[in-house]
Amino acid sequence: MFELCKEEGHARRGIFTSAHGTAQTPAFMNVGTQAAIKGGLSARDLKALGCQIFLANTYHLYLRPGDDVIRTMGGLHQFMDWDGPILTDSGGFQVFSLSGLRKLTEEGVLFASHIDGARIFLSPERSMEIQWNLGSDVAMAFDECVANPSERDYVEASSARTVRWLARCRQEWRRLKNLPQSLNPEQQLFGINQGGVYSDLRVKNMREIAQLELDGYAIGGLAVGEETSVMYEIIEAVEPYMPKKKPRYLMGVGTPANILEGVARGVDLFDCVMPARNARHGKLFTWEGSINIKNEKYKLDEEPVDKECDCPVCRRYSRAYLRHLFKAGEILALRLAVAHNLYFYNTLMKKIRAALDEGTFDSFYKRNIERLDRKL
RNA sequence: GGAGGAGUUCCCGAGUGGCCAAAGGGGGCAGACUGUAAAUCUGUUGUCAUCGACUUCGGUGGUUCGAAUCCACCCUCCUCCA
Repeated sequence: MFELCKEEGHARRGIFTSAHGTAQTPAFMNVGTQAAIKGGLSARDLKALGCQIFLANTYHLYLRPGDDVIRTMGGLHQFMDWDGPILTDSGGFQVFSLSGLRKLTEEGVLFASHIDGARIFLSPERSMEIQWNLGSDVAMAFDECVANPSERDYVEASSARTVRWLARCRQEWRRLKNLPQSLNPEQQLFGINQGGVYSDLRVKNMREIAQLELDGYAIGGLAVGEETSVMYEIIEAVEPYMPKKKPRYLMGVGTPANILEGVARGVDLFDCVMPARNARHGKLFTWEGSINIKNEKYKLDEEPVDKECDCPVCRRYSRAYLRHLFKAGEILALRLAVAHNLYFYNTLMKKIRAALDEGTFDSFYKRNIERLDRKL
């Protein structure tokens, strides 16, 4: 369920509701692929960092520990001790990221497991069944995330297939959620727009899937090789055809500036591995731009990572200490860095929402868009 | 006192006449990362510099067209025997 509260230009302020509570939008969903935030944070830790929605992955949890295990353990919420909304990605991104390890047919995708090479078959129906077993609040449709740039003919055929897959997803999802043994009878289904960098294909695809009246709509297949400016153009092209009363989710995006640009173009939900992965690699986000905490210039720096930040890390530790932890290979380095970056992203969203509430999003955008993307 | 062995670029360590400014690690310095096969990957690490030039393999001499590599002596360290 989604309530659109306020608009400023294309930007939207809303409330997303699931079986496990609400989330204020625009929102960033924190990615914990294997039901864990890499870097050593528990789901409980995320609460303190302002996280509203947790994102986990169908392919990875199917392989390990297995959706049957998670179902037996009471579902994903109970398994990982997270009582808020959970969105599960369908495995469609792995069709892209593990493209060397799979074969794609109309029926579905045969993977050679990246762990042991075992044959794994994912189809729209299997993906739905796995996500049903996980008990997530939002199931994503099983799609093919196509690399950019790809040949127009291929993209056209692929996105048409993804639409056929979406119809199959919807049918199976409906069947499953009405079963009496459903872990989450209120599970929602989001469809995914594809079409590569071709605006007309994107629009055609969006018009088709909008008719299926799903619970939400995602734009997929972006930030996978194309120029950032192209990504923005695609969002602008598709946005008019996205249902106004449904949440809109820009998958896998992105940098703080990407998110601000996305909000300005009418997106409600985002997710990205970037804050967590970059943190693990020593790249930390600040309101003046990103810094590489491992750089020699921070050796004797007594300042916190970000003077404007009031996260638990910035309140207590110096850049010099964080740099030391990284150079020494301490696990604490990862924990602290990830905590800071996730807090930063969630705070960015909080500030965006506050600006929308006050009707000052435009000036917030202008004040921050340049400095957020700087590299210091 | 005697007998062996060893000293290589920041560190460890390969290299036993030219293809060696010298493998490979480590460390250092920097970069990448966008629905996570990522606590990963890439570049760089003698000096000056555009090809290229110059100085370097414990020290000093020597052999040779050419030496980290061969010879002589010296210095330092390790093991064993007195």
